[in-house]
Amino acid sequence: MKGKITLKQISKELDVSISTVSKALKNSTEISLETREKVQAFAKLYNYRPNNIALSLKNRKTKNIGVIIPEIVHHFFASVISGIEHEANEKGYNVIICLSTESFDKEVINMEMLANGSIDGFIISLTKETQMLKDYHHLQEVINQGMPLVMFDRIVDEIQCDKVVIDDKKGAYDAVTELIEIGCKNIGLISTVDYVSVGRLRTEGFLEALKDHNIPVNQDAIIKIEDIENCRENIAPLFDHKIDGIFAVNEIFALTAMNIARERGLRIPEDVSVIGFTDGELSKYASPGLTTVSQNGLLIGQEAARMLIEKIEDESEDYKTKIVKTKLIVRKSTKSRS
Amino acid sequence: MKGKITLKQISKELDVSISTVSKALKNSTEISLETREKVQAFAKLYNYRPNNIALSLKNRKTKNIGVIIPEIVHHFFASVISGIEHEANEKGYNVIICLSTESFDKEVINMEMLANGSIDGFIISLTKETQMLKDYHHLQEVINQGMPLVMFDRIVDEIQCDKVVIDDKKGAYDAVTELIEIGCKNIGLISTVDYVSVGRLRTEGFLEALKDHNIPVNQDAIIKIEDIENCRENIAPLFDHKIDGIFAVNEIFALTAMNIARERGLRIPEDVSVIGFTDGELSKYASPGLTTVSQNGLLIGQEAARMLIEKIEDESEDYKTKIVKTKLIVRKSTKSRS
DNA sequence: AATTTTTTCCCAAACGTTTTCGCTAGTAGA
DNA sequence: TCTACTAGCGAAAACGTTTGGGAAAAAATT
Repeated sequence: MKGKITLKQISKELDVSISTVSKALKNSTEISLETREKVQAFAKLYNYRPNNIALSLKNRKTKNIGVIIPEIVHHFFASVISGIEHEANEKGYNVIICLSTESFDKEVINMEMLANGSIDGFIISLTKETQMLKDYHHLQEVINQGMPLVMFDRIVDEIQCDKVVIDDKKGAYDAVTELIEIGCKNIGLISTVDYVSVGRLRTEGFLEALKDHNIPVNQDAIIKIEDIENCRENIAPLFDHKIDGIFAVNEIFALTAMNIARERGLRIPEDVSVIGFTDGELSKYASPGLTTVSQNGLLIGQEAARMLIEKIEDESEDYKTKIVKTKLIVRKSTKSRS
Repeated sequence: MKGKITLKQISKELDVSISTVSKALKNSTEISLETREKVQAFAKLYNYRPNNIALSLKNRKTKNIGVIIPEIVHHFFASVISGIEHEANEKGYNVIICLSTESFDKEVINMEMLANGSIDGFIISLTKETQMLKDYHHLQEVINQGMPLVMFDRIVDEIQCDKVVIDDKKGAYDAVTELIEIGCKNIGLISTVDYVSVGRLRTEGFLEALKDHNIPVNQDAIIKIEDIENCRENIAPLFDHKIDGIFAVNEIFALTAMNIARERGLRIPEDVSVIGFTDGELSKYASPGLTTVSQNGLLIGQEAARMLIEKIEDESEDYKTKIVKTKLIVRKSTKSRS
């Protein structure tokens, strides 16, 4: 019993035409009840299922959606995928994942690969390299082909399409405001380099919060990190300044800062309050628990999938940008309000 | 410029037959140089790419591999995916991900969905429910259909197929031995319920290590947890016993135990040494860093993909089980050897 | 009995490829 | 002038499905 059975094989066995079999399986009244029952019984016996590929070719719909992300070993992206998969599955779609591993070339190659008929639409978060190069021809190309595209998290304004983001600036603003309100006077920032959109926006939020509270900016207390691998060396100098609060744009930066602080004999939160971004496992299980700006990856994924599937099935032409709310999760790494 | 161009359209534009276009694009000498150049230029201009679906139908090869895992928001599974994707991409395959979310039914549905022509082979890690129910008909079915299948991590012996696992028992044995050798006398175990294969095996390793070192087993210091969500309540009673060492079968159990210990005024590692399993982000960034048995998810994924693709392309008939080595990563949650 | 209607089924096209085979001219050899 | 060969191209089948348009046979109507 090797390989799946096809309509043709059934038709040969039962000595009817292929179309008769097809219609019989759809229970079409065009076919006599007798024939229908015979065919259906036979199909059931041999566990017939229509071939998806043939259906895709015929219908020009694959019921697949392509997702391209820089990295998957990353709580945020994993949770987005989870949200996408959940929503897609409910609507009868499968999810094809490609990792760009932060490489522009891989992003382009993967897109071209998938664009040749394998999927009905894209969900993508750009690589840092793409954001740096500002080369979006591959995105424009699939859009021109009439393939729906939804961007999330790392987006670019130059491309017209549906987008799902969080309000990075406001999330940062709220976090820094919290630090100010619990009494921090010298707040350090640990961010990424500016061409990464989320890093830039969070930095803006940081600066705006300081400005609105009339706190002067200390440029020496602003650190912009390119490579997460050796962030430790970049962060350490921050503690040469007298800081009592830190806002970091991700969990790793925040936890690394906390560890360095502890090594230097500083207590958290008594001496230094720390707030991170992205409410992942690390924040939850850190000790003390990390106060953090939560970005709901699951919801972002669901929303992106929902928007994409709507575009796929309705072909409407208006592009929306959905902003998913952030929320400050207060744990023990910040002093409590008095 | 909507939609992709097809051979048919090119042939119509240039007033040659479809077959001529196809051959010209393949640079076949059967076609005159002049025609070839004309066709190739036209194809390039319109950015022609063969339709993957049509190719799949023709070649009866999709160049897709299906991956079914219980969960993706989980460092281990995410890193396995990463390994699979890497290897697959290199060999020209795409990866379709389905999440079973620990539900037997979803596992079955997803498998049937993908088995109908969408993919060339499966990589799967079973849900706990499947392991509990011991219902493997869906696995056997795809194998009978002649579709290659590779299982990893949560496997079952009853099914004949390629497998990739770590030596859970030995990993646990080594960890517990380490605890014993650094002087622990009362070692607690935090495991999962027994029907989860990895939990059972790690429990076995724990017991064997104790036995080999002539340490009596204290049943009260063995905790088996069903639901990770409220593991805190289950773990707390462990500290009513005088324990000086803990072996936990995953990171979350270990970190939760560490947090509870600290709340009870116990110092780590002076009073209690803790070892976890799965070297993820949590272990690395915990404080103190968690000593842990590392299972290299990336390698497991790569190995699984490699085995699967070999089966897909070579159709050999012998089933292998690949054991990926674990390694004890010593950090600060265990006393140092004196 | 002749005509119409209904039932029941089959044919063929289409989706986009690849590939085998066959056809038509033209050229070379005899 | 005939045969043989080659260059260059096209037709058609195949992958597995759906579906509109018929066609033949059966049943109903006149």
